[in-house]
Amino acid sequence: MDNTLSVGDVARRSGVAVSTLHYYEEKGLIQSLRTQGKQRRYHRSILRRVAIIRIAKQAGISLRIIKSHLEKFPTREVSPSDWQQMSSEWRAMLNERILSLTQLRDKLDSCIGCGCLSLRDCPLRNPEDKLGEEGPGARILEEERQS
Amino acid sequence: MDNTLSVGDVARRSGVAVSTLHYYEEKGLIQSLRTQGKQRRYHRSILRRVAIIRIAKQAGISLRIIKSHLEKFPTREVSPSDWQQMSSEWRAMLNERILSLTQLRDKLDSCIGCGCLSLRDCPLRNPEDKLGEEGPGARILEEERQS
DNA sequence: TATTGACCTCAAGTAGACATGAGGTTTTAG
DNA sequence: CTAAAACCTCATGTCTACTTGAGGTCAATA
Repeated sequence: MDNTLSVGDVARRSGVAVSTLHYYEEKGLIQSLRTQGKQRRYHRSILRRVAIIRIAKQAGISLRIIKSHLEKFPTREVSPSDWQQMSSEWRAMLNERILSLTQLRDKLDSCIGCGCLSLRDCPLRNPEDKLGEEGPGARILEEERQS
Repeated sequence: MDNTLSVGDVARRSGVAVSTLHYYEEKGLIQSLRTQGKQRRYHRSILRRVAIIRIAKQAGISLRIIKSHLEKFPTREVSPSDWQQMSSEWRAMLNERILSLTQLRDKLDSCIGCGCLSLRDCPLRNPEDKLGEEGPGARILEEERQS
């Protein structure tokens, strides 16, 4: 009980499996100290770190991305400017995803009784068959490409 | 040019690879008609469907989930009540994710100059070492489990 | 001190989401 | 009509994010 946590402790308290913690360590998302017998010991701050990883993952962010952001999150020392930068990057990415989801949700909301997303060229709402003209307003989603 | 689209057309216009379209079809997310020669032909509405899939995926929603929602989205006939149900389910899930991301973002914002997420038990802001007491307010994230 | 439960490493397996390639068929443009 | 481009199926490969298992070590407690 020297104020550190074993893998088992962290697993129980964070809700992730021991194997997952090993994996995260291998991938560089978390770190551990070791006892003489090579067993992992963690600082309590690991719990927050794991919580962040879980939330971000659940939000669909890959471990690679999470790692790249967490790397600017050292366990001990951190400069305010480091923090500022990291924080704003996370924010930007999160905002982008939030926006994307919100748009999707609203897009879905905007269709009233058919299976299409546009009132414009929906076969149900367009019984005279005015399709095939590729008018504007129908491609908002299609052209939403990204790098 | 009989008003249908080939896989290549769909690939070009939707921005996903042909192999991906094959895969989506195999997994039941999209359907196709076939020519005598067994080649796929799609109705134009495929473009929206694929757009939805892409957006949802980008938002971190699995194909399994997307499929389960799209299944209530038949190409031709759809009842208003079907739509209502699907729409509200998507909404609920999207709202959940949006909330999750927003919380994560705000959590990150709430820390000022250290690597922890809580002002409460941050080693930098808590130099007198009042740790190890497991007081309330420090476990919001940790206890955020779910099925 | 002995033993049992927790840990360790390393290799291999799994599931989701595609990409690639082989070998062959269909379409379409000249 | 013919040749190239586009398709087809089916098998296999890849990457991510883990899980499982074998074989062995550590540590806490009775």
